[in-house]
Amino acid sequence: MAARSYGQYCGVTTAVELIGERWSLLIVRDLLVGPRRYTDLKQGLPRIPTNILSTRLKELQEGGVVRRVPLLNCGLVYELTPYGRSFEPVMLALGRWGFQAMGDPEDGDVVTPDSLTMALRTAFQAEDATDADYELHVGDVALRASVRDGELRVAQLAPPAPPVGGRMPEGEADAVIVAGPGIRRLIGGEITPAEALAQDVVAVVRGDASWLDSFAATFHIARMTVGSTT
Amino acid sequence: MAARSYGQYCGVTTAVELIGERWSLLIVRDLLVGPRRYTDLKQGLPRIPTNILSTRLKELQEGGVVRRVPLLNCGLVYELTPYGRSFEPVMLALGRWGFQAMGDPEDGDVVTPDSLTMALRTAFQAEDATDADYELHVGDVALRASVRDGELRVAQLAPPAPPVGGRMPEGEADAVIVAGPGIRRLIGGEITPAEALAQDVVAVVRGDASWLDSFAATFHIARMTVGSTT
DNA sequence: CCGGATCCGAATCGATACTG
DNA sequence: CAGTATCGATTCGGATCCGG
Repeated sequence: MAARSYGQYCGVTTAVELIGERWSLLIVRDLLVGPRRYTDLKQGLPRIPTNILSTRLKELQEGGVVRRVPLLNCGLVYELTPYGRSFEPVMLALGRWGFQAMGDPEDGDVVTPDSLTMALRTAFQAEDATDADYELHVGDVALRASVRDGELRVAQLAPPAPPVGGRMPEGEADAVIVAGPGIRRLIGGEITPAEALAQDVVAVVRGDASWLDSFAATFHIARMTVGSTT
Repeated sequence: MAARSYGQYCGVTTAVELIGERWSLLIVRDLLVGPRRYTDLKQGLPRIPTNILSTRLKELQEGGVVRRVPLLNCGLVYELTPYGRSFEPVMLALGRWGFQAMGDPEDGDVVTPDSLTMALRTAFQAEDATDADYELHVGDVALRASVRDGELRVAQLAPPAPPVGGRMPEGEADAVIVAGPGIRRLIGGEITPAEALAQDVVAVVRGDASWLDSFAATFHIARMTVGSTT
């Protein structure tokens, strides 16, 4: 038996042996956004040691979760297998659960493009969604979230050097929302859009401020009390 | 910042910091079945070192996932907080995902009462369920699974020393099913109930063999190809 | 027996440096 | 760009011990 096996014949145990090592789940989270090269992953996971990153990628490949795809011209990317992609609902449920326990950011905590993208997917409520285009800025991460017919698409925008090529998703967004980490309290329903504006948690720097209402209806995670430890 | 923090402000990261340490998720899995004493957990997780068990229990308490409840007469139990209990859908989704990747058991792998109980919950399909009482034996684990009105209840039976008190859930089960680890292939839809019987993967030692059809309809995990690593 | 605490060798992780 | 090599700091695993 493998040394690190839990010694049980069980689906949960098998899952944990596949994606339960330190950093593995965050690699899968970023790959759920799209294929990534080694360097992209390293950038999106600023504190991961490079030897751990390569070890995890090898393990995930052996487990059939990730595969390595050479690019035509140069370089290569890692992408999820179909089985790896089928982890998405689990990841979203996990993100929703963890969201409830999020406090304020610690010193040094960062928000990455991929983590914010997944956070939006996590909070997306298809039933309550109305068609709209939002441009969302959190820290130096800029995203374009487009809602059409109950479907969400998120594109990552490069903050420096305004794109001169055709990278910008067709035209202007309905609203440009600039937020700090306190946006968590809006998504979590702890404060209303009006309160969020009043407390400078978010600002609508372009478009009508009422877009924040539809934003809050579209992206929402039900509040739940974290049980006391008494 | 905490040394073992991932340094990201994100729901997934928060979740992993709460339940991502080695063994933590398996402790939560067992506690989802019901409150357990320290010794119960140690028995249900045969390979966990005792210092790790107590460390994890402390961490889970600090995270608001678990709480420690003194018993009236003697001893104490650990139980999930409401927040910890809200992890159940994530656990079931994770178990379903891991189930797809389960192979044959390794040497030394065991099936515990709690893991089998959660596996039944994982595989339970309320829409396809018909009322029935099954007694299921896998290895030396014996369970009584009762389906009523699309709801599942699972009770654990003590294999030695037939219960003389009133512990036995009222009367006989409709069917007593004895299975080996190959029951995974029945639940996973790789083989039909008829094939499972023919291959001695399972046996119906009491009640009509046709109960196995309703069992297979009630407990099912859709098959999915684990992507190749090429 | 219950509920741990302590000790120690082995394995893993984290940080940095280095390479094809 | 895509890793490997190295090495000290941590953590894990196994065993033992201890107070109630």
